[in-house]
Amino acid sequence: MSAPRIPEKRWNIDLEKRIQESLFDESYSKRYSFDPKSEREIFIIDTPPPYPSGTWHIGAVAQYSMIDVIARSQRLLGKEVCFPWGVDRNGINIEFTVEKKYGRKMRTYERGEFLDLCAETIEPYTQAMRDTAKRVGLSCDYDNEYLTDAPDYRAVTQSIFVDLFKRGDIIEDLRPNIYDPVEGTTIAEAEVQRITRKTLLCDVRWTTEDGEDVVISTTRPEMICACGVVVVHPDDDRYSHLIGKRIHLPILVADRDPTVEIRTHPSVKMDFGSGVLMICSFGDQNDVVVFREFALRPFVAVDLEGRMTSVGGPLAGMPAEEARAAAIDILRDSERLVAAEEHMQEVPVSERGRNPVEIILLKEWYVRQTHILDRLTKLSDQSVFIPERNRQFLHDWMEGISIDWPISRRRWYHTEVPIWYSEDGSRVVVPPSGSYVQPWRESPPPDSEVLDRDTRKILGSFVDLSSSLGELEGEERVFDTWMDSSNSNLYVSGYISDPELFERAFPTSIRPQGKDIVRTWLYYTLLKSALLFDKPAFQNIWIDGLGMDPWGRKMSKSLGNGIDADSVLECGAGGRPGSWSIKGPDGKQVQLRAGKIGSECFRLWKACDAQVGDDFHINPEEIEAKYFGVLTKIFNVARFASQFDVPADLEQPPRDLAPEDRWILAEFDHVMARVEDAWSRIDIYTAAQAIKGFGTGIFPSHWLEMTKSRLYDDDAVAAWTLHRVVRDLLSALTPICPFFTHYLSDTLYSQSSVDVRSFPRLPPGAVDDDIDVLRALTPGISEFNSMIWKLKKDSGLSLKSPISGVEIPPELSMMKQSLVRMHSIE
RNA sequence: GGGUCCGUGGUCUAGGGGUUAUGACAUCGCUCUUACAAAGCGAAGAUCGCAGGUUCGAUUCCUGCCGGACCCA
Repeated sequence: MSAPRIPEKRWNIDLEKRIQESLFDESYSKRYSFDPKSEREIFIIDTPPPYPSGTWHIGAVAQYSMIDVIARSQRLLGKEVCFPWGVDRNGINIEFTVEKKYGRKMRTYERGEFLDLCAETIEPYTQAMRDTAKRVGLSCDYDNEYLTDAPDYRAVTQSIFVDLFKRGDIIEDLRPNIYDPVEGTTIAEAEVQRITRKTLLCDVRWTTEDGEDVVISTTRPEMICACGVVVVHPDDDRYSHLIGKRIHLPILVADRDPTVEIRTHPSVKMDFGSGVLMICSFGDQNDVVVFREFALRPFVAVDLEGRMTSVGGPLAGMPAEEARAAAIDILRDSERLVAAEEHMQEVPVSERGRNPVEIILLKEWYVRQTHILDRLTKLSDQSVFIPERNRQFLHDWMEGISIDWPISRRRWYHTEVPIWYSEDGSRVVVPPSGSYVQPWRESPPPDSEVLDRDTRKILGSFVDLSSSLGELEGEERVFDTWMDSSNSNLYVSGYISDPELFERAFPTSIRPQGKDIVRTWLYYTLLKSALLFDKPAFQNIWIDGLGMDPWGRKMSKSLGNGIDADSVLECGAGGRPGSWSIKGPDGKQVQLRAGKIGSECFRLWKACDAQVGDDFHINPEEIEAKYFGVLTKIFNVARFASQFDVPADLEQPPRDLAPEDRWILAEFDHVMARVEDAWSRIDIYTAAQAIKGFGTGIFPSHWLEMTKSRLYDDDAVAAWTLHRVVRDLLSALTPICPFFTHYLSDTLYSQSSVDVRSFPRLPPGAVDDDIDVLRALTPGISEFNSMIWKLKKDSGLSLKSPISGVEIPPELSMMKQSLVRMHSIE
């Protein structure tokens, strides 16, 4: 026995940061880089590339730290883990940021100049994100960082586009599209959000050809000019006599028939308004469906700027809001407005711009998807969902898909649609696989191909045919950013860049993500893999819940209930406590305070506190209160152990293990079996609970107390048991608390637990024969000890004072000596 | 309107058809005992949201309702 080799009395944030920094030396890439040629089982994690905009959401950081737990636990199980670090930098967010920063709209810039501003502006955000990633301990392969706006990444997106275009899975077509008139771009179903707001519900008097008045309720009177049909429910007796009649539009229109037919449709709600509905091209998604069913010719009522077209007659040229007001005035003046009352309505808006969207007829590029949904369901059923119930999110989304995925956007800081059109428009030029092109400012590479635009037949090489194509027109549009993100698993698995690895590593081992992006990232990735390979994209799909405020609400700027990730990770550094002022459920500011948290406590909290898939409440006070003590406890167990010499051979168990040693080893082996099984099933919660329970409970409270006197007597057998358990327990915990366990294991055993590459289990000869018999002793031991402690307490004795008249229960007689010394029984 | 999840001591949470319902934090009491007082030990604290049903028996399964969160239409 000697002085503890660990000077600190407890874990602290400055120590944590010191350890963390020390690990970013030349040893880092040896530990955490990925060897695609490894003999070990390959385990590729398709990590969600975060989007750098302002600060990284603490819920996402928490979730990401659990992805790191997955990475580290799979390494611990002996797998060759690829844990890539990618940043998603394409998209409208950074365009908005630049517009705001310079106070100038995108389209007032020269395109190349604007792209440079975006690239420059996003860099500091990217750096902040890297810093947070390192601070929370992500063991990513930072040296091989990928950026989705880099040429090599965009080349993959473009190559896949060309591939799918040639196969006919990507097509261009003129279809009604959801359109954001403010940002001037098409968006996908998945990008539409709904907000509730007040609108006027107008009851308008229409008149049939027979002169009968019919009241129709609408929130969009300006769309009357685009009305293609008026419908009633087939079972609605009130209107059966009107079916087949024509009815006059109540507002003047131009360039079209001023009457429409009255027909029936089952989608009409009989009890809404008067039960008569006008169907416009394109008021909403249901309108589009009805138009398609009735094969009606759509009227283009709104143009690309969001203004009414000439069809609108007196409303022509007005933007939607203004046209609505004008329409109401006209209806009122002509005494056709029967009533107008405020009404709460759900309005579809664009997710990024929050602008009310219009449905507009546009020629866009589409990924075909409606034909393959059944197959996609079958393929996705081959993936394991963790937790299983979250499979439902995907199924629900797929059931609702009714239109193909429009992928072209009229934006700039995105991957370009890689295509050129011949002067007569009949042929197209596409670049060779693996290249990145910008058709809006470049000519096609010489080794491009020329295809027939409609049949997609390959006509020859660009070099041979270029003179026959006339003046080429480069595509100006770009891709939906999900076109890029949905290749992430292909990119990290070596698709295009490393076919040998790809052969071995696809389907990708695991996709970890939040449940909020099932309908986008997950769905689109599965779609791509189905179209390209007819295979499921993933072996495992791990879908976590979302980080909420302390009361279970979503964190948002408008609610003022956000908690910054860095403030939690830095809480306690330099002895500075953290404090947060956030808005509580009653609208009052609530002060939260914590002395110290840091990455290890934060990770431990996330691992222990929430089952995967459940939403989790983030309360810094609670994180510290519930989990810092766990670190302190385990720290001190290790510190205690550090007083005793480590046996030269921890592999070979001593022959003469004491009964209590064999007992605790049996308990420990059971715990480790559970932990190993949990890690292999990617069940973080169960592993965390098992380690925590053993390491803070029965091991220190009972075995350690029973064994102290032997240890003080330099009993080598007791020391073997102590060190074997502490060393392996630290290894088991290392995926959750890597720096904490690194420090302790490196100090005690000169071998860091972060480097262990096979899950430690007890060697043969320790407890193998009668593990159940030994474990059956546990309740008796803990009850006996508690009984003595209570007895001494009730008698006003200190724990070390002798006690007499106590009988050791017969089943514990073999541990009598240790129990007697532990409690000073006379 | 539909989907998913949740409602268990003051707070958070585990569990799951059956003897005294898990654990943590907070509370209270005692203790500075050669790892740990930013700790240990002990104590008190819950008719498991409400109402029905299935069952010999339900907190657990089913139905309905109420409340909360998220997602979708």
